[in-house]
Amino acid sequence: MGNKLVCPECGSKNIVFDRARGEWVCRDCGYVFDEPAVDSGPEWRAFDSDQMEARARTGAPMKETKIGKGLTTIIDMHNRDTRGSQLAQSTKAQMFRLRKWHKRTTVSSSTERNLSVALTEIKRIGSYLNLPDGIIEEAAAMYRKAVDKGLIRGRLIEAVVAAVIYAVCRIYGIPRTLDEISEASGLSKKDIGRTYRFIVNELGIKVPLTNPVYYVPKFASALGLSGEVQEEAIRILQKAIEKGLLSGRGPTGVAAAAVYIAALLKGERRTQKEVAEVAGVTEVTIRNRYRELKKELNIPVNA
DNA sequence: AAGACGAAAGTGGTTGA
DNA sequence: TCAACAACTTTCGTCTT
Repeated sequence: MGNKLVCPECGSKNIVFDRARGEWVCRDCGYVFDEPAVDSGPEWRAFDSDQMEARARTGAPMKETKIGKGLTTIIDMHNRDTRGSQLAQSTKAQMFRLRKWHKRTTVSSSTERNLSVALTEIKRIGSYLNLPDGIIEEAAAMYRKAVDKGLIRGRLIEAVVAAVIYAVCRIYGIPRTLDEISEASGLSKKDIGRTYRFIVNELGIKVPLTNPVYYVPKFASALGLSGEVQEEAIRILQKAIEKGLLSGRGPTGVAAAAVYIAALLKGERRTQKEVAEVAGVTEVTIRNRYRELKKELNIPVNA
């Protein structure tokens, strides 16, 4: 299930959406699409689940890869009864299944149906996040385990899918943040996180801490930095790891700071704002990590 | 004028009683 | 269950390039 957009310049199907610019961009040749320049993500931010309920008007982002672009659902997504009250969790799950039945009326047994829905969703999110096939297979396998243990009951299939993908990405060192998975799945970070912890506990899976090194190539390429800078950033991170500088710190922030410093050292300066943007953290966080790294590792920056 | 820096106050999530 | 706590964000003022 690939993206249906094809680059008119080079014919590549490797088209990604640049959220910051609001454009579709060809990964291979850099071609920028005129249309559709519509951000499929929310234009608002939700700071808690109540705000999310109040502000969300749509479900998952509209995708070319979804049958009917994901808009075939007849039952609305608001999870409220006729008086406008919230539905109970169990009823929500029931409504969810009803929606699925609308889409897939042909599948037979309940676990079959569950798996079929889940696998479709795994593939959809996987392709949305550009995950390799192996990861998708692993996610599917883990999902099956969860089904076998009866962990899905009472839970949104999509939440379990998102949680499983997040876990597999971390295990295999494919840098995907909760934010990205949240965006791809249309679920809140809170829901995914909660389900993730539950699944990991119940399945007895050990998930290593995210190594900031994994984020370096991603950030560096998003900023158009050379391989030299990447190597330097990784060297910095390794020293930081040895010094135990990372405990409790968000891996993206540390990685962003390391990339920032490495770019400075190699004379490929990027502004803190630019780095902050691709890393999904604020300038302040980069500054804090930057200060710590500079101090603890005695890095001679500008001078 | 733009970027870098840091202080202060506020947020959501985790932890331990 | 609740309060303390750490990490991070937002906002804002000042300094540097």
